[in-house]
Amino acid sequence: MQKITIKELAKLLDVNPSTISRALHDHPDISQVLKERIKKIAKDFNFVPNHAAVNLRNKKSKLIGLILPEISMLFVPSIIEGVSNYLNKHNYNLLVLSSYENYEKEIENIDVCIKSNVDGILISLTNQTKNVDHLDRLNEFEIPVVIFDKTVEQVQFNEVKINDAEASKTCVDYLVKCGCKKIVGIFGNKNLSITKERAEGFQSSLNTYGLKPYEIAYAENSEQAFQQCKKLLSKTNDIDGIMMMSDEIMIGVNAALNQMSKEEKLNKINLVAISDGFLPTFMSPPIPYVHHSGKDLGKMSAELLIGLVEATSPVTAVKQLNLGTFLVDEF
Amino acid sequence: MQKITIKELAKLLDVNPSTISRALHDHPDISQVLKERIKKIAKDFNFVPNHAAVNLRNKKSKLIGLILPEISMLFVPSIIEGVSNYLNKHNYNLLVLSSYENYEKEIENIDVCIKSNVDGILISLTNQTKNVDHLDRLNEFEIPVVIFDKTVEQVQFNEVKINDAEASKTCVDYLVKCGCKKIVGIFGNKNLSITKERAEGFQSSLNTYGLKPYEIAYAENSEQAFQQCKKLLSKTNDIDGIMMMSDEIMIGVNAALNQMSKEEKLNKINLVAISDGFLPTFMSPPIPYVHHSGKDLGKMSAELLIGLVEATSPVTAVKQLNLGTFLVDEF
DNA sequence: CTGTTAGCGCGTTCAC
DNA sequence: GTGAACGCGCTAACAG
Repeated sequence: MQKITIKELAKLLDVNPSTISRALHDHPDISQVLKERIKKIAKDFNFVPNHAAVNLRNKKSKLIGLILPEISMLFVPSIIEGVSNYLNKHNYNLLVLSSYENYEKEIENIDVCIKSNVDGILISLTNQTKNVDHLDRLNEFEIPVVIFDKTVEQVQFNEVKINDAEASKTCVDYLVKCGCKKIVGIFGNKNLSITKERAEGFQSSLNTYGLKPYEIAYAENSEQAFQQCKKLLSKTNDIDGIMMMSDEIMIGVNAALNQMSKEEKLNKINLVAISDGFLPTFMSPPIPYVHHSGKDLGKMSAELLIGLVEATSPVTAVKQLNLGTFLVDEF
Repeated sequence: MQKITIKELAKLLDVNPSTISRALHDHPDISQVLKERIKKIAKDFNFVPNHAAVNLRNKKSKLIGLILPEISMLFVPSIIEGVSNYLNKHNYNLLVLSSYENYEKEIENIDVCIKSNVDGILISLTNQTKNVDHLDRLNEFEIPVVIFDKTVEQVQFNEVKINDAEASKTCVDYLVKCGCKKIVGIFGNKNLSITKERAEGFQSSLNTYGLKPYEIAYAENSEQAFQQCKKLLSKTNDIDGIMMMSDEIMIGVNAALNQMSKEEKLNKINLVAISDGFLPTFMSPPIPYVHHSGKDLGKMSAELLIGLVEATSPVTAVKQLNLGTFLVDEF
């Protein structure tokens, strides 16, 4: 079955192609009767507009680039879901690109986006990325950008993140409420602003309780978190609370604790993580977590971006959105 | 900076647009010198062909639909990575759709693909999908399809899967080698052919050792696997081996075992899972697994599909590809 | 209210 | 070896 075109429909009804086009777009000029006749036949013949033609005409690609630092199983899927969900609904397609935590690759990906004529870009930075100068080129092409989740400390771009300081505070509040005094925080890559902000939030929240971090460690992945945790615990055995800034870290820490508790008697340690919520419930025992939704984050970012893409006049004001979080500690 | 077009380049060099087009495509008619001059200036001016125009001309969309049963963190990300990687390299874009384990939604997604003029479809079926009649429509539109991973027992479509029977056999071999006699298998949704084939492989492999499954259980998600496992263990305490057919199941089983071992003394139980390999290494202790690569699976599927899409003459022969697996039990 | 015309950017056929 | 012209499918401007 070949796809029918406007031209063919026009011939069928013996009207002009543009009449068909207008009717299908509910143009006020077309009479109600004709409109319905046209719509009916279009439906009967299963008419579907040719995107390529529409895009050529409108000078739009209806394509959004999604540049991720890596495609890991942690957090990323829910972001993709949130983004693709929103975009599909608004008739946009998604070009998913991974930078493999490599700055050069990130630049290359931006290039791919430009070459692909994307209408806009959603980007989460690699942990090697120190600034966003490479995003400046996009201005020349008038391609709107939204940086989400992983960003660096700059203010000239539209951003969507979770409220990092607040999330850390919630973690600390929880641990303190559990009676913890010697609290360790384990965070991710130091380059990332989410790391800095969560670590700072951790520190300052402890201060409000008159406490200091017992130790702060950084780990780039689960394996490093595993090692860091083991090192910390073998150095001292009076740690009574650990905050973990991500699923990735949590997995490593959990494995380390389980392994060590089999080898020697450990004091009870209260845990809390910042997480999307699936894995913590299946740890043993389940780990309390400050919940943030990757899906919502993705949706929010997509929404902001599409707003920019479809703005009739160029938007200059920069928006920085923060997503709320909440504690989950009942299982 | 506006994007430059062929027409503008032509004006610049005072030649005809078609000359530019031909030179850029290495048409033999164009003289070597002109070709190089044209290529140079095209590069200098950062010429990028307009996809919409090319696609309109070629009647292609360069879009591939990827329909997933759900977007979970388990397995799906690596599939997306494998697929998108291959497609990007071959100048195709990806339309990611989730069916949310809902048959109606799956049909709807196929419709979206048709409306989006995709050149081909990669689909993994929902656990509600009982047959593939709804894929027949795609023939009318001459849209090639590859079913991967989750499929039903039919043979008229191109398929890419892991070698399920072999993977189960490897699991059983391992458990038997560990000395297990009373082996339980926990599998996924019964509708899926991967469930059937893995369960059958489990059973027949045990038979070759003169053993029978001690029990076979089915679970649709981690939570159910958790419950099933607890039920089994509370019924009897002489289970000595468990095979789990996926990460999803493994997570639930692992949580159940950990919880129960804290409440009462359990006999040693050997575990083995079929998995992509990230999570098992962070269980405590690490769980041996039969490794299959979602990335490879995705790549292989994409490769097969693109072969069909770009075939000059319609391909009628149906291919069924199987991906190999191997045991990982050293950590 | 409807038809005519033109052009988005590209690639191909035909002519020279 | 190169140019001219046309058409892919759609829509917006202009006419009537």
